[in-house]
Amino acid sequence: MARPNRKEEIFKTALALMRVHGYRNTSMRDIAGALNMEAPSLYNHISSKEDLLWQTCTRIAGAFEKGIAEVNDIYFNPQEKLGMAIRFHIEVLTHDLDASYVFVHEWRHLQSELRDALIVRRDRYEAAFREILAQGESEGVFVDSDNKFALLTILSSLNWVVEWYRPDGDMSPSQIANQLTEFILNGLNKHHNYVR
Amino acid sequence: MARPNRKEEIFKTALALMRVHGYRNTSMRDIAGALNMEAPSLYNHISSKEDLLWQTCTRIAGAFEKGIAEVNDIYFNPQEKLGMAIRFHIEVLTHDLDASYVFVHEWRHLQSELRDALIVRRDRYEAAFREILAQGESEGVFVDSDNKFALLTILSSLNWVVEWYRPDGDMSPSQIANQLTEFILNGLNKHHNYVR
DNA sequence: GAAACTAACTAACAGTAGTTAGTTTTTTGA
DNA sequence: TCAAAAAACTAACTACTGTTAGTTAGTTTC
Repeated sequence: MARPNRKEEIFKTALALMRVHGYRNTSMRDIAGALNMEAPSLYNHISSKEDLLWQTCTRIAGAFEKGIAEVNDIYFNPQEKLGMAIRFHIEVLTHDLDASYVFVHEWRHLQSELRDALIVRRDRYEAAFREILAQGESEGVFVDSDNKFALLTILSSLNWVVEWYRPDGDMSPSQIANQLTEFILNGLNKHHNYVR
Repeated sequence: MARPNRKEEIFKTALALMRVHGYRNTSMRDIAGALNMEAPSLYNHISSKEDLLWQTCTRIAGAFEKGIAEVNDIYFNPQEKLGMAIRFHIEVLTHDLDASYVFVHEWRHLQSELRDALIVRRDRYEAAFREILAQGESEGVFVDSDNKFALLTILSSLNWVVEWYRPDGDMSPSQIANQLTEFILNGLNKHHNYVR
């Protein structure tokens, strides 16, 4: 039997199952079965099913926070800032796809107390992102737009990456970040003259 | 007791609950309770819980299909086509937010047979959308991009609308469609000169 | 006014959920 | 090699799941 960190194995297996079948649809017996053990044995290593979800969510949330803080520390140009924020975001999402997928989709299944704590952190993250947009506008390099709207549109295209990204696919995380940055900054129009 | 179409009331109530708590997390007793009745009574009006989900999904899928067909029938200019496709998509999503939200998030809980049927329809819808992008490229009005990538990015920002749209908010579906179209076509850059 | 229909009810079933208690086996470390 | 610790096991519990069966009260139809 494999020695190295059984707890990590449990997390890995659980998240892989939850990504496919969802949190509620993945039972402790499913997780145990995938590890050739019985469900109660899991409790020698973890404290509860919800804790699997909670620890995953805080881990990913922490990675996002670390990323945006770094961006704001290092860069000054708004375009560069935005590009790097996108890059970090994509890196977090693609680094552990099972975990990020579960984070993006299943956080709502946490009990309200924990869920609320997560919402606070998400709002803070979004505010930092929005700050970059505001800076770009005030410096005249971004179009004047509804910040909140632009932010939601940007984050949606970033987060959707968990739906289709495959580690063995033909785009690397770095390429995805490049393309997304270009798309977000320049859009689809060739001559930038669309008027509605 | 209210006469008019109990079945509709059940769908409406069920979808409202499922939007908040998710499909698996909403029990028949929850739905019944919200209607001041007992769970078994629901079965005088509907055939199963899964049928609630299935009928909702096919209804929304049908609305999307109708929209894209209309666009391709009426318009010729790729920019106009894309704009109208976006407009229809947003209209479908916002018209019955509970239903679209459940559609976007919970279709995976259908049994595989039904789920597969839905995937086929989604792929067809995406192909029609991608066709518009391809036309725009070949006519030289859209930048040459990875079609599949551009499509995913566009659809993600459209679908994310169900996360934040509120009927009593300060943007109408039509305004959302306008802003999204502009954002997708022109991006964020003021002078369209970003190079990575 | 009897028959049929509608829509609610109670009781209950078979299955599954997460988890605990208590016990046994396996591994570790001196 | 032997005691301690870690990690597995079996049995079981309580709670809840979607659903069926059988029944009943109220309304509509002929």
